[in-house]
Amino acid sequence: MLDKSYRPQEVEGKLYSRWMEQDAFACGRNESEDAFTIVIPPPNVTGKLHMGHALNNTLQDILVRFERMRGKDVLWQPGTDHAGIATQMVVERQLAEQGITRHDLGREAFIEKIWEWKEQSGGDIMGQLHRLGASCDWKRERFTMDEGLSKAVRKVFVQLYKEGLIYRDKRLVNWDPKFHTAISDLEVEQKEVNSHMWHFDYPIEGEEGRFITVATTRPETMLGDSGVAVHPDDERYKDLVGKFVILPLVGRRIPIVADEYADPEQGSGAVKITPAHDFNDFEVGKRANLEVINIMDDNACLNDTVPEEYRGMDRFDARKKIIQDIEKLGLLNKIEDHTHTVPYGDRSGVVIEPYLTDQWFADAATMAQPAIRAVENGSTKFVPAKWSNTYYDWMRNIQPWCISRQLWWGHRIPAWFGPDGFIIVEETEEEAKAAAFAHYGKEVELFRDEDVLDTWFSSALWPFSTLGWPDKTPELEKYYQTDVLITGFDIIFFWVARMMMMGLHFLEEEPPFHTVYIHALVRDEHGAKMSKSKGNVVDPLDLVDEYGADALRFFLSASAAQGRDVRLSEQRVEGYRNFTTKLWNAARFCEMNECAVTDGFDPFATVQPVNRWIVGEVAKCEAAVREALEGKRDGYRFNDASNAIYSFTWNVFCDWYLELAKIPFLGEDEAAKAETRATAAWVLDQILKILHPFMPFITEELWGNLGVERATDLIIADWPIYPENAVDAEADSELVWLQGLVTGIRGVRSEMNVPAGAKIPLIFNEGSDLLKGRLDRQWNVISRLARLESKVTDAELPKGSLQFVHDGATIALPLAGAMDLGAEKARLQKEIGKMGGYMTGLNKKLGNERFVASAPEEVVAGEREKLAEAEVKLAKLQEAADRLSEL
RNA sequence: GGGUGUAUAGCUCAGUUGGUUAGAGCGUUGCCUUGACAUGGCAGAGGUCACAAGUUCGAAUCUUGUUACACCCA
Repeated sequence: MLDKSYRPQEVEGKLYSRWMEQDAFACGRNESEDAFTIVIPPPNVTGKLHMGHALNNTLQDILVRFERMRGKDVLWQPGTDHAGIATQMVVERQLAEQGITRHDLGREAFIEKIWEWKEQSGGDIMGQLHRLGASCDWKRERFTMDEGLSKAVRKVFVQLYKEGLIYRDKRLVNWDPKFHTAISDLEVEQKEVNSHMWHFDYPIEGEEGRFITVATTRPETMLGDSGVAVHPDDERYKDLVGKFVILPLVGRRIPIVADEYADPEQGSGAVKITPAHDFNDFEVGKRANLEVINIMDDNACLNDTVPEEYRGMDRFDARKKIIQDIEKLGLLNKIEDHTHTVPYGDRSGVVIEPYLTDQWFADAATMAQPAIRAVENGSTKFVPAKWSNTYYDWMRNIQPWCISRQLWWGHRIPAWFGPDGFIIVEETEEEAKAAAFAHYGKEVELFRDEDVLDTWFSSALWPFSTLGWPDKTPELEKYYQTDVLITGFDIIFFWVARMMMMGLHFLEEEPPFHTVYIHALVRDEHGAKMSKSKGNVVDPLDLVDEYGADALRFFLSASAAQGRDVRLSEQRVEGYRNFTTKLWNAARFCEMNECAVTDGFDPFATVQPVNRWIVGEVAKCEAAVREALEGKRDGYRFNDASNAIYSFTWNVFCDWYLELAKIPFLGEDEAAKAETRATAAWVLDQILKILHPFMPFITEELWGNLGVERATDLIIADWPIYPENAVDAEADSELVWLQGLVTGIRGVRSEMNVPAGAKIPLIFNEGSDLLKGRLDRQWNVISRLARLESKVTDAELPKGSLQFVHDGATIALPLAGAMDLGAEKARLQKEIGKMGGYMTGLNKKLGNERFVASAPEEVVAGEREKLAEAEVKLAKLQEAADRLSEL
């Protein structure tokens, strides 16, 4: 016997271990040719599970469990990425507690420390996914720094280099002065800052007393100025173009050049040009052939190219001093308040410096072309489709991708330099040496590049490196192309775009997935983004502890409507916990009534209308869930799928079927009882199956505890397939009628304050023979559900009856003296009024010739039918009202 | 500044190609400890579908504009 309520805490861990023990999550478990593959968006190895992960992985698990039950060979590939900066930070912080830096340890020892850390506490998040029920193939777990994946990285780098798609260049990059590394554009956060615009007067050479005023938000960079630009059409400065200014504080003679970059409307219209410290200035400098003067070091302190008194100063201290010094010279023209955007490192939080360094770049513009085409021609589809625009916009304006990082943790770039700086790129040192020998004709000393690759470089290979590429493994053969990538919009650029480029380039132009499902952001209950600084972060595991993993999963799935963010509502999670209780109790009820799965029972060959009906309802529900999860139409619709099984279970099975089943259960018709028991047990099994992808734990627990020997655990049981003609129209119509009748009687009873317990008689008039037949057949049920004591058909109506019209029949409930005549009259009048309004609308529509002429026939016919029914109903209501008035 | 969304019941949201008397959950009101379940049951109230114009026989749904909010990019 099942306990009185379901206790997830006692069940979830146990079931998860059992699934693991039987290798239920493993790919290759069955021989199906039909594979279904999802690669997990590898979380950062330092990461902890947050709501976004919970949503992301719940959706993946739903699809994975669904397709697994459908008999596909399912691979859900798990793993983590090595998160260059984040991981290095974590371990450096630990070292700092002991008062040492990574430099004290040296590169090798430091990397060893990181590996130690990774073994101990890295990848906690993978364990946290167990709590959610994620059925990843854990034996295949991968890490971007694994040997196999590193081999893939080396191969890709070397090949792209040799194809000219990776090159070394000296360019301005986003420099993080805290971490001493280049970072990508995407890792830079632009923030609005209230600051100032400083106007400096630069003296014109050879024209005593004449100045040109330049405006800047970054005074400290003036030490690196190598020109002043004005707009070619700017009349104010036309005569100055070609002349020189003497740069104050420095004394350098720098040219005034014409360039359209100078905006006559902005500031003074003249702009100082610092090619080494501003992306726009760099371009201007190139056009005008200006000197590129780097005035900073790795820490963003001023270097030796500046006058002595500024050397070694921090950039912000230097700013203050320069403003003072300019003012002392009488060259500070004015200071204006000014709001502008300042780049910050998203990890370090410090102001990013445009900095001139040697870096490795990938030719993203070239690699983007096939990736753009793949989405244009539909080889890869975004769901919701609007995200393809975001993807296009970025891909069509893509910048060279800076792939080198000045870190220690990551894939070291397989490039060596010869004594004269000649670059050799090979997968191994041996090959590099051989190449060097071939180049130099003798053995020379080689220096390996110190830098590592951007973490996203290895993540970009994830869909095939995890399958064993570059080796031609059976897994690669079977599971690539993967099916759907489920991820958040925030990494479309970081990751999705890059996987597309790499997959298309290295896997014979086959994109890594046919569908990219972009899910929403999980916000707090007020709609604000969750963030540590706001303190509104909700830990999904707390919710799992309190309500069970199934409730949280179901909440996330039911909330995952395309294109809309998810607002976390603990109340709703609680509501889905209540749903698990409801299901549990329904199962208990079945158990108490000896409903057992019966050998040889054919659910589609039952006799009782109620059973024929519910079986059809099961089929409708399954179709709705399946279509929503197959994703063939309108992408994946998790909320529709969730709602379909939810309302079937609660509103159809529990609210109606089980209530209806109580009659045969309590009755003496043994055949009906047996059939209903078998049907109820069967329906419950179908619910467990259909619900399993969403609520794996409670369904598995029930599956195993209903007193039946099961061939397999539910997780690998077969998804149901029903016959085409599962819905019996006649039974369907009968039960819909029955429910309408019962609801109608309950309604008037309640409205007219008939005591809930009172049993009253029923008079059923003017009903067709079909309806009378149903009334007879279903009388036991109807009388119980509507609390009726007797029935007569086509009888004289006693004075003082409650009356309503249902499906062409007049239903009367005689209450004799017990009823409030006035209230009943008012109620009927209200009904009549409502009907009248409804019919006015219909009449107007049907009276409109153009409607009749241009609307599709079935629509017109439908409206006519509605009107005819309404007319009958109105007439009967009117009669009912008249009868009351006669009193 | 450019772009993309969103606006439907008190709250949170569904509403698939234009044809419903516009739905759900929560909340709320009344009744009910009826033999699975009070983490429950039954019944009800509650909406000018942001605003304006247009297309159409017909608009929550399509178009344009306005307003508000959100996000992305510069």
